Amino acid sequence: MAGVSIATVSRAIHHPGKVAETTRKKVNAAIAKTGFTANAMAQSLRSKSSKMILAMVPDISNTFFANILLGLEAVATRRGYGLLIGNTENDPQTEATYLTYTRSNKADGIVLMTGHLPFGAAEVRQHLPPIVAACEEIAEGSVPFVGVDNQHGARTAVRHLAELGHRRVAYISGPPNNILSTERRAGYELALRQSGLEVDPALILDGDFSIEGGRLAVERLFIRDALPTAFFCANDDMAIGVLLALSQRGYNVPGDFSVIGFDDIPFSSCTTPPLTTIRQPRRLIGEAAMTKMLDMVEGKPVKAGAVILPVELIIRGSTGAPREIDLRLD
Amino acid sequence: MAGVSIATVSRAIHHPGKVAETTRKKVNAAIAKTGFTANAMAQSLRSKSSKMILAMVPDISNTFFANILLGLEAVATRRGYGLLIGNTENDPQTEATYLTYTRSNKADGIVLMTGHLPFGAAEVRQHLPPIVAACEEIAEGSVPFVGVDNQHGARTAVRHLAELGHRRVAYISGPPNNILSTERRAGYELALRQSGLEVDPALILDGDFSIEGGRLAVERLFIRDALPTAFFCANDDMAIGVLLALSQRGYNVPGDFSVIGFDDIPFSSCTTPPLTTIRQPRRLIGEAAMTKMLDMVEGKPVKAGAVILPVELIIRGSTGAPREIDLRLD
DNA sequence: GGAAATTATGTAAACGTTTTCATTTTTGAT
DNA sequence: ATCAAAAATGAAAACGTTTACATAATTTCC
Repeated sequence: MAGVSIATVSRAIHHPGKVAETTRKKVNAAIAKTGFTANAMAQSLRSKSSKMILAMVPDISNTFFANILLGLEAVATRRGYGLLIGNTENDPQTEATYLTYTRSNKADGIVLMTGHLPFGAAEVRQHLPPIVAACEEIAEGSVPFVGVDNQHGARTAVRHLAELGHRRVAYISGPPNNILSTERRAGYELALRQSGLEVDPALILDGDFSIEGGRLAVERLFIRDALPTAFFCANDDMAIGVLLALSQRGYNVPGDFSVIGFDDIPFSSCTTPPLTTIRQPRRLIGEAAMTKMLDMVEGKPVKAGAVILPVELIIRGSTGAPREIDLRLD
Repeated sequence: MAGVSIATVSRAIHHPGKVAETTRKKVNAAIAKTGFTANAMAQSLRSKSSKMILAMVPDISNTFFANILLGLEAVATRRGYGLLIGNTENDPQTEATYLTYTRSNKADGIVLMTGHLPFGAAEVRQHLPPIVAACEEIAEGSVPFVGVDNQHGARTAVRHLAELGHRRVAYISGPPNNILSTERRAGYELALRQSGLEVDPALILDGDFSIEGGRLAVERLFIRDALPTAFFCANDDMAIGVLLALSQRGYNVPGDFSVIGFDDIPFSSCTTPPLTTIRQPRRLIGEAAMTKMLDMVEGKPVKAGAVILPVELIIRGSTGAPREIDLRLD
């Protein structure tokens, strides 16, 4: 090292004001020459902060989450933090493992996209780390939330169908207990009632947010006799499945049936016909969630309560007026 | 603490054999009661290993990479490591920042999916961390590689078209300097020659691996007069773009044109018609890459050279025999 | 020019582990 | 019972920082 104490080096780096101009230069020169890089582990040990945020997500390969991650990563790096990803597949064991990341100081906070507190969080409730929920609000406790107004989005979607003249609209739900499923269903029912239509339980089917789930829902509907003229799907993947099933059965969209999704994933504009949907500002959600997270971690004043970002109805080719004649199918 | 020295606790945890049955039980009881969790930062500081692997990728939201990440994450957690993600957007500055993660001991190694060494790697060449390249081989240096035989995959794709009877096959490339572009092009040309067809430079167009890029390539082709009867696209996204452009112009696939992609991303089976493509075992690539990485990090003997996983031709609906009559379009 | 105030630097403790080495306890053979 | 060998434990150093405190150097002001 070049002529100065180890404490001074630390100060030269972190509190340049506290150190004389000349010595600071000497220090910087030495750093440049030796290629010195501070040992982050020692820093973390001393400062009790790892400058890492853990994102827990059920499935990284899901385009929807991937886009949120993009937003999370962007503001994390901008503010000098790193992003750790935890792919949980909703496995309690995995969740519990990742939860220990904060207890062991590997991460300073957790952004949850799983819709529930990680397994094992109950026991340690008192010393829970900073947590923010993105996309899926968390029922238990009062975890800060960043996302959209799902009920409002669903209402917009269904109102759009009603305005086109549809009177029988099916709702293809996600998993029954999922909060997104229920909120969007509430919006669906509200829009129906506001349009003077009645809610027919036979037109409400559980799915699982997957393409295959959408497909199956259509098959189940066709087995019964009461058909809708339009489908409101709780997410785009299922809407795509519906589109596929319909086209396979030889129907035309939007001629025979209208289909609307939720999320506006990138591929939505590439289906045949392109999918009408409710767009969520995914990247913004990620950015807002990470901003809130880091504010909490750094002890900045963070306003309590949820951050609700606006959704947008994207009208493409999969919705249109229903046929005049009521379809009767064998 | 319950009756025993701090050193013994450490041993009870990491070397249970070195500690007496009875004391081990006491220690475990105390751990359970206090909810003790070891401080990972102190462990890393002491052991000089953070048990973290950094994955550098140009774009997490790209389905292709997201699936690789899934594989990486799976074996990382299985072996007690965490996955850090670095979204670089090919920005040298960002790459350089992430490179310091290993120098500062935040990560033990780097899995590169960027196709090139991170910016700044040249200067520190001597003390480069363990690196493995996934998907895109790295030209400079001799970085262990895990991926597929792109040339072979391309050859398989184009041979499939040739066997269907196509004599004029266009190649929609990725960015010109990209290694995937050039390897797949080599396979394309080889298959052509092996089928007794000649390579027409007018049928080779640069794209950018995006849907829009595929679309534009079609437009550019239609401006000229020499049309192909089939399109081999360097990835599925561009193939989807081609499909879209073709359908927009009113053509039928595979009636008027055949289209084949590369990768087999999840949506490939959802296009109209479903896309014929070359499947890469993405998850396996991720798993193999992480396995190699951790073996390197842990000093296990790792066989040098590349791990090449097999690709598979997935025949769906977008390829068929060409029309007998040569199309002449205005 | 000297005391007081200010600024710059150095010293050393602390963060929580792991591990070497030394010491104590146990075991087993005589 | 005794002693040697083996097994279990403890003491303390080390990992590389940051920071409170003490000290040294500089400036300011009369």
